Amino acid sequence: MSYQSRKQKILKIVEEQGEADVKELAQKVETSEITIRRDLALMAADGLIFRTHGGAMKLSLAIIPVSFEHKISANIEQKDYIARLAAKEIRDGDIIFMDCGSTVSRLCQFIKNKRIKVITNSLPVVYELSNTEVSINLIGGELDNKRQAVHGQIAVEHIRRYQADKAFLGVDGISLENGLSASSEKEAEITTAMSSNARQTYLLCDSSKLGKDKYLKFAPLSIVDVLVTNEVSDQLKPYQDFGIRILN
Amino acid sequence: MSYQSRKQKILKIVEEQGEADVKELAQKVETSEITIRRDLALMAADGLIFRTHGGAMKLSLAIIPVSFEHKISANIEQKDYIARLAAKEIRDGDIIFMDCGSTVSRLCQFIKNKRIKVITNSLPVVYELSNTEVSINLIGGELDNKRQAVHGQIAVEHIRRYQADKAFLGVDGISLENGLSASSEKEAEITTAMSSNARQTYLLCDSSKLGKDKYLKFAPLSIVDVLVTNEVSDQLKPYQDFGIRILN
DNA sequence: GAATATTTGTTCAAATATAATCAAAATCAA
DNA sequence: TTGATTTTGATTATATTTGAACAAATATTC
Repeated sequence: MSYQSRKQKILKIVEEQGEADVKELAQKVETSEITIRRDLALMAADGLIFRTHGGAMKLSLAIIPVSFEHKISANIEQKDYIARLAAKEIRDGDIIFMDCGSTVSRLCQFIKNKRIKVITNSLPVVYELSNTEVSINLIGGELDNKRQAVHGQIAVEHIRRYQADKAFLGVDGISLENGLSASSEKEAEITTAMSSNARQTYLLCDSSKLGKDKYLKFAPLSIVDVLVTNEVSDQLKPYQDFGIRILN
Repeated sequence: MSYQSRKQKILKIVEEQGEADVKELAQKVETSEITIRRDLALMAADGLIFRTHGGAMKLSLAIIPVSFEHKISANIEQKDYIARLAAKEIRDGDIIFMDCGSTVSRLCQFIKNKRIKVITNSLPVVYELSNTEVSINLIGGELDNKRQAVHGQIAVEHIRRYQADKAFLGVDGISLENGLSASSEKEAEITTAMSSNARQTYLLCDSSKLGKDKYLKFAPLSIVDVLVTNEVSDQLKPYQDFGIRILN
């Protein structure tokens, strides 16, 4: 059987069912899986179907929802508590940086009516703040699909062109001994750049991250001006002694 | 037996069965396979059948129906037609610019499986291409809420840092006398910048925009390398004479 | 986040189809 | 009939398609 006729059969199945996996197509078209894969690759290159891992979908169904939620879903109340505290610090007219931390993105809901300019590398932040009172400056560069954020050299250069009043940043770990740490080099780079181009650096940090170290130590404690957290224990005292303002 | 009578038999078999392979035809027509091949080549050249590897298909079966799904609006269908043509021009490994034109954004659905880098200022494009095989470079700058796109000086500078293979652009009007025109200065600025930093400029332009002028004339016809359109009339001839490749 | 299971990309060899070349057969004109 | 022309078939070389095996990439599971 020729590619042409297999193509027609595959197309028909995929259009009727919406999606189909390779095994199923191989059975129905009566050929091997490898041949189906090759056909699907050709058809996808022609824009006839959307190739998925393990099969194919019709184009109209191939809208992949951004799965950012699951990361946020952990500790929502804590994050919202922190975000609310941080939002109170923002004044109309402020120019602020927001990075792609999950706590930082919870800030959006509380600032939609503020007359401020937000400079951000985070797509979820952009989506949530677009068509609000907030004016948005999007940081350009390579998009990291997993994090739904822009990273890289170009992004850092973009940040350096701006001077902001406040930076609202997230980290993966913070400790007295090792300062700020992250599990992604690219995120750390952005965080550092934002911090150094803002008059005041706010670190949004839930209790699970306090006293923790991640593999990449990227900045000393001294870059932090304000630590916003839900933690209330005297674990915070040393940070305060260090000169960091605590908001909780 | 003459070619004429074999032709009739072959045509009858292919029409009845939808498809047939060379071996089968050779048996039924009582001739050698090589003769069948020669006949099929002639018939295919005359557009009587569709030649496949190993045989032949009925033409109507070999053509992909324009739209399998419920009829979408005629306007969308036109744009999708243009977008599909444009998508076929894109090769794996290409670096392409996409602006915030409405036809341009219809391109997304057809290129999700391509291994390319897309540099764009359009949020809908980013949204539709994120989590696909396409690698995205987001142009930074001020976000225009109404257009869901990034504009301005910073954006233009961002574009200037990149050299792309192809630019896929939309306009609001194009005419022989006045070249390209737009209704937004900011969009025009982006379009111009993308065009001058791409080796080839593809203009995606439905028939309603051909021969029309909008208030802002911003670029001469000469920046266009390829005009992709659904228009088929000889209205296109002058553009072709001008040296523009027409894709329709 | 690490370990496991799937899926995919790649390479290779076998099967199949096509193209090219040339000789044989059929057709046609005198 | 003869010779020229066209068509057909056989043979060989080339190209394409296919499937198998394995390494790499990607989901999935806990």
